[in-house]
Amino acid sequence: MGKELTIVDVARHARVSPTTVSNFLNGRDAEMRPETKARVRRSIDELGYRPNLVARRLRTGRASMIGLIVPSVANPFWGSWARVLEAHALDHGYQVFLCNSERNPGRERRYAEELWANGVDTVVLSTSLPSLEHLSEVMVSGLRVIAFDRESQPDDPPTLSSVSVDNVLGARLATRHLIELGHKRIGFISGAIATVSRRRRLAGYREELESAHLSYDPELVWTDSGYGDAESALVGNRGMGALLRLPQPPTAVVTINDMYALGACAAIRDAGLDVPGVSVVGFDDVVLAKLWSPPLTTIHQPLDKMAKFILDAVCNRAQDDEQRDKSSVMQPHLVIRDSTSPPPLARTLASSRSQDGAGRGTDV
Amino acid sequence: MGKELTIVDVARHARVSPTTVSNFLNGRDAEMRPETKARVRRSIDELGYRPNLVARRLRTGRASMIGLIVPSVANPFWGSWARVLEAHALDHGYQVFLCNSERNPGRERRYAEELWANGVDTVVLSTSLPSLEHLSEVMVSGLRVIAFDRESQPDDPPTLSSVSVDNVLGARLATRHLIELGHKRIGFISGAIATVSRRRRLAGYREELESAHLSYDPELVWTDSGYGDAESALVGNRGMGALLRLPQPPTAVVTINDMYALGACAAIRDAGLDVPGVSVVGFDDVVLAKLWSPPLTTIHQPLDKMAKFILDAVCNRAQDDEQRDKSSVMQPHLVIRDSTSPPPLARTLASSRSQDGAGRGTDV
DNA sequence: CTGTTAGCGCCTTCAT
DNA sequence: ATGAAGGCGCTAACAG
Repeated sequence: MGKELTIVDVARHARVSPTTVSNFLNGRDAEMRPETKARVRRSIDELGYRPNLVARRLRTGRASMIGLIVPSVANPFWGSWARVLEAHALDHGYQVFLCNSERNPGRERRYAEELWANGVDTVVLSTSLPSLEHLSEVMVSGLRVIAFDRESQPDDPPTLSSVSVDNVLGARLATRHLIELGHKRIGFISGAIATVSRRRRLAGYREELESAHLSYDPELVWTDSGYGDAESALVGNRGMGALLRLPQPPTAVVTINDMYALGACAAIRDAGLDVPGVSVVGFDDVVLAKLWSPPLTTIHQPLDKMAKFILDAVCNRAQDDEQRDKSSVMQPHLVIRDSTSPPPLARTLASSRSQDGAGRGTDV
Repeated sequence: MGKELTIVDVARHARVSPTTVSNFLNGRDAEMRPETKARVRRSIDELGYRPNLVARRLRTGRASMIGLIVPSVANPFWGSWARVLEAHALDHGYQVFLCNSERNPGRERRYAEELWANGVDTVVLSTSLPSLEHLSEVMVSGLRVIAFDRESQPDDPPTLSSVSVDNVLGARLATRHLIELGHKRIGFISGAIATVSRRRRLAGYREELESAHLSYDPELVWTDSGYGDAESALVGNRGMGALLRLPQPPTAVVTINDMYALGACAAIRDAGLDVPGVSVVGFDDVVLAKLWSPPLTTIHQPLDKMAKFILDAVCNRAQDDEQRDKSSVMQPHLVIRDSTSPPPLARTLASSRSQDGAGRGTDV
């Protein structure tokens, strides 16, 4: 590992001064004699020189890296999000530093500080926690945080930006779809309602129910105690199992994300029923959703657009730091696939008209 | 963002010299007067000082970070692997820098160089590509690479270490299980056989078949042209579809990884059959495997043990650089779940005795 | 036991 | 159009 090459070696080789090499490296080559320029270039790749980014960073202050904190890349949704953001970042000359926090404030804080200490000056925080207290210290130091999947809150620090889908709308779309199909008893499955986005999804579900004059029945809302990021499918599975064991089980269910939905599907089959005999709608539209059988109806998040927004923000930083649209809420949309269908007629009748034992009725 | 604090500020505040602070920070506090030590400590957290890691890195050479290159975290297996390695790394005071290469040598190279330029001196390469040519330059510079999921090859550079499961064995276990259940026509599904591990898995499948005196039928081996890392399930789906359309379709199938297996399951259902009516065995044992319905029989990889091996290697670097066991191949094991069962009797008879149109036979 | 000193590799005024 | 000099924040000899 014989001694890294430095800018001085290149300079010597090219018979110029270090400054010239530096100028060349940093695009300050407008008024440079073409011949010199060529010589420098040649020396650089003849020697196989690569600038030491650490030194550069120390000198110039901060790095061209952005941090990304997610709950857990073991969950395909976060994995995809990481991929998308990385792709955009690379296009803009940024690297992304990926961290898994399990939504643990302590770890988030540790990561944020580590990132900051490493010269990373902006981090995309994707854990949706309502409070950002634990990061306030690093934020006043200068770390810029952009929240993902966390609609901005009344008392957020002014330096915080955010990108998110309209979660209320998403949940409403999901619920409405089920209502329009004729479902009356619609369940809701989630892990701990302890993030901004989950709260809002639950709110959307409830609002839509009420605006359709269906009563909101807490019994139909199954909620776990943990976040269940790594094993969401398992949690969804348990939740659906519980809902199915109710005296009057739901005929359809909205879940907080696709992995929960997949777990729910499995529970339905395990109970001897089938999907869409019991309808399921997910949230996120992960790749697996369309490959599932039956393919999962879900709410799509425009990850690509969101990543683009973030990179715009990262790049146009210095110029108009003042009130540019720092936050953005995007439109999710419903993707209808085969995991949803009208409720079985018999059951619909049975639950709408109280007494109707033999009501197998006409098959429309 | 008022000017970062430096070691000098702390020194002034504690009325000691910068060196003392540095000594304290780096554990050279054995022979330090307790009183001084306490004063330094107090100043540090009173001021909220955090050392600038970039400067430290420039000074000391390299960083306490390890790079991890995987095909794509959008694939749950790689996501889990990243999580596991990160957890171990954190325990040892290392951060993990995660990169997605799509198994593209160009990107791998770019990442490796970037990592190296950033002071990262060891990278865990998880892309299994047979050739490491594209990294040879950075490797002679001093970058240490540890291959994951890539059993060491005859002409590997001597500085390369590796950890992997015994892929031949894994595939043999999978195939043998199916053979023992009574299957005679066993398919094999994979993306491009262009990685070391895939080659070996295919070899294992073939060996086991032959050692059971079942002929190896190329028609039953379905192989895609791409790697299909991000959408493996889709590829597996196509593959199984094709196999099922054969004049004499297989009654069971071994797949290169769990996502392919899940896709295959979907294809089986779409064809109006069911699992384990047609048996499927995967590879990797991702979380989803046990949540699937039916739960997937698969080959488990001991990720935890592998991560531990890597961190041992990373930590015990300097001391015995000479011939320590630099490479390790671990034992995978078969996890039997419900996606495999004996072949339907009728079909078995039909395919073993040539003529037997009406052989619906006794139902055991 | 603690302080002084000299860089790590690069960028950036300021001269030339 | 190019060069010389100083310093980013930290560590590690080496003195005292």
